[in-house]
Amino acid sequence: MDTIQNITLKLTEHNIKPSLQRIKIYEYISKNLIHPAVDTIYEELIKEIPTLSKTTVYNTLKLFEKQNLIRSVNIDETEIRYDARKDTHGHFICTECGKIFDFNYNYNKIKINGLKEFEITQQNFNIKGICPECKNNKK
Amino acid sequence: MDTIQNITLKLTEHNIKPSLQRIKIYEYISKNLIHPAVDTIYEELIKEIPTLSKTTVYNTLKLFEKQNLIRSVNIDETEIRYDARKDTHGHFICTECGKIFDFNYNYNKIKINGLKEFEITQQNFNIKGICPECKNNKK
DNA sequence: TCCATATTTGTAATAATTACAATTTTATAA
DNA sequence: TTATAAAATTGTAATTATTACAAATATGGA
Repeated sequence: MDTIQNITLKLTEHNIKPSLQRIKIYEYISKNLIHPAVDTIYEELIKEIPTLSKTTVYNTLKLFEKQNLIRSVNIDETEIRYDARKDTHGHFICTECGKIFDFNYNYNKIKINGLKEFEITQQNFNIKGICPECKNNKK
Repeated sequence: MDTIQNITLKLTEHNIKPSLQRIKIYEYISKNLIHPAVDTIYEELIKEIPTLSKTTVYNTLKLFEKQNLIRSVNIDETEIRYDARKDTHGHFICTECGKIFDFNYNYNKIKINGLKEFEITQQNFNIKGICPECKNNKK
């Protein structure tokens, strides 16, 4: 469970000082696995922290990503989305409703040609298309 | 070869009327497989077409993508890149030098869980890391 | 040639992100 | 406890990619 205590510990483990803002931002991302954009996070948290600045959200997310606590998902052309899931998985975005779905894939089975000697630090597997629900609505 | 005649034909096949601007923009992307951004394309072509407008470049690339002639690559956080290659391949971006490298992968061999009933129209497999050259320079 | 339509152009607007300086908070040592 | 330095947060202004839109230009058919 992601209790406040656990979040504090997790931040500390990643060399991030656990301020209220940081705890709340991480809590939101880890409890809402909807790959939120900066603005979504900001709009939700301003309700709890009325003095919150959007710059803080930007700074904090950058810090989290640098410290390898979260990852950014650039599946949306207009804004960066964030994800607290750290295991290897891809993202499907529905071009009708805009919803993002996670999918699992087996990275080891992919035969990648042309990447010998390349050091991999991050991977994004993004697929676009139409989700089952929107497909049904179209009929 | 991508002669002007071939480009004209290719545009026509994709239901795109071959204007000078369109031909030149497609020629640039297909001859320079560097995944150029809008600005790069514009800066190069303004030399040949002094009246060229950046809006035209934007409009044209959007049209090309809609007509399935090229694909967009959202590997760069700040700007959209474009690619004339249509076969399945992924992109590796070096976080040191910013260069983008193509790699091949076998999509059919990937075991994807959670995408039954999803209609796939586009896929982007992006990997970030350090290229061999930059790795050597760091030592 | 004339006219309708498509394309291109230029400018202004929009929106995500960053820069930066001021303010506030936190941690520490006297 | 108090003074002080460092870190974090905030708010505003600047930057930049992209889009909206209307005017100008080019194209093709009657």
